[in-house]
Amino acid sequence: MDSKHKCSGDDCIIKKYFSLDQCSFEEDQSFSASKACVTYRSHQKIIEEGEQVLGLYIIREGKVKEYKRLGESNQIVRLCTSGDILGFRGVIHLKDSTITAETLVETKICFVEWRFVKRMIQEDIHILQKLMVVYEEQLSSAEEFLINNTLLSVKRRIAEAIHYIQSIYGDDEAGYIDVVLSRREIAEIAGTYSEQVSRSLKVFEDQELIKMSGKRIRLLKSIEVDIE
Amino acid sequence: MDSKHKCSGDDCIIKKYFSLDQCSFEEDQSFSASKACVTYRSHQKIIEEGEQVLGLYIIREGKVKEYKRLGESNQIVRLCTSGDILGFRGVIHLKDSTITAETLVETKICFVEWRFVKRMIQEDIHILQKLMVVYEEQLSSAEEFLINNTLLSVKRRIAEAIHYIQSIYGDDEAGYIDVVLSRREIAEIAGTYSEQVSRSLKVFEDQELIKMSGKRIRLLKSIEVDIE
DNA sequence: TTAAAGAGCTGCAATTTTGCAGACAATGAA
DNA sequence: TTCATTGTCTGCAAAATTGCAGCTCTTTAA
Repeated sequence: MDSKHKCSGDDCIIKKYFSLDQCSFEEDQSFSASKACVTYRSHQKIIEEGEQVLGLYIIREGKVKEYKRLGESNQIVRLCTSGDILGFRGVIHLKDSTITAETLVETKICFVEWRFVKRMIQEDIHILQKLMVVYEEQLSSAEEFLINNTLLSVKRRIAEAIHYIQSIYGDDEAGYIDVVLSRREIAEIAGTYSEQVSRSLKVFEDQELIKMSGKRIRLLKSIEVDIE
Repeated sequence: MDSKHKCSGDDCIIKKYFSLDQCSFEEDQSFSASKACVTYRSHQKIIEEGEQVLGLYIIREGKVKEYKRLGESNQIVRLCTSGDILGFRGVIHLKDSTITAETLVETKICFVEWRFVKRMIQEDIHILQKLMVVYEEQLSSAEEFLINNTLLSVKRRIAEAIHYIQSIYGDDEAGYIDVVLSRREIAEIAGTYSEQVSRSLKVFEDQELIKMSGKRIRLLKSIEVDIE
């Protein structure tokens, strides 16, 4: 944690996130005190699997991966960007986090304690509805991951992973996918090993489907691996 | 669809499900007309992937599998039993179903049209909260599936699948898991092929971890496959 | 009752995936 | 700059998984 500052007024991400015209909590001193915007350095953990989640984390700016651990391996379950809520698995039933959230780059996170989220939910049904939408998206995404990782070959999973990464982070000015992930991290999305990622990316490059520049990947055309 | 009947008064599953003391909709004729309890025969489809979901389906009694299709293969994403809501992926944003729901045995389903669910949600925040909990459970379960299917060996996945099936349907009086699934269906849970299920179940039986009687499986002790 | 169809079991060969090792490149700290 | 560390690429052998085939058993329908 590098720095911490108050966000209030129009700067309040909570206000923006839930599209609140007015925020009755703003005047509330204890609410204001529980709310903070924190800057995390690259590769820092925000939430840890098995630990209590203290409140709602919203990404103001940056990139984060959410993953689950199993023995030596990790499985990335979601890539997050500005505006995404982290580690959220229940306002109704609070429970320990089932995932670890870790920054991929320097990231600014806004935080609100649960007790205020609960109050907000009770006072404004739109907030609950907004959180409901978060679930809907995450559930679809989780099922998408599931079907990819169980029914596709390793090579196709890696192709899907590349498309997924691009769908979240888009391209930079030079046309490369706007994030730097290690081979291992790509493998953790596709549910395989870094060696396989090296091999497959090589094949995709030979087929002129992607272009690589260091760790950067540029998607030249949609990677369609032959349906085996 | 075999038979269709009205459920009202104390018989109303909606009332039970949402723990409503009184149900202001009961007197509403159009609501009453949109609500129905339908009996499906074994192996009938209730919801189809890609098609519009017309309302909320709650299992009054029976057993249902939810799965996704990909080419020739299916991946079961959830086994459902009495009290479970089917195919639910969004009241806020209605969209086409991402899964197929199919009965495993004769099943009684209660149905309510979306427009009434929406009204109920607006009038009673507890209903929305209850639906929120449904999401929380499904999301946890989906991530559990994901990590199993990507990080475990085929044999361990099959062991996990057996435990999962028992956790949903429990045992009958004779101590056998209270559902009959084909090898193919078990494979569709574990993300593999029916041959592997045959082979693995044989191994588990030789190790006296399970006992088989026809298609019935009795779990003798927790199947702990060596962590490879 | 019998025939046909479907489901399950098992062995085998082909294929895919894994896991390891060594070479090389990139990165960061002293 | 140099050394150490970490990450990447590639090849290879071992292991796991798949896909097929042939057989049996069960179920279904005529």
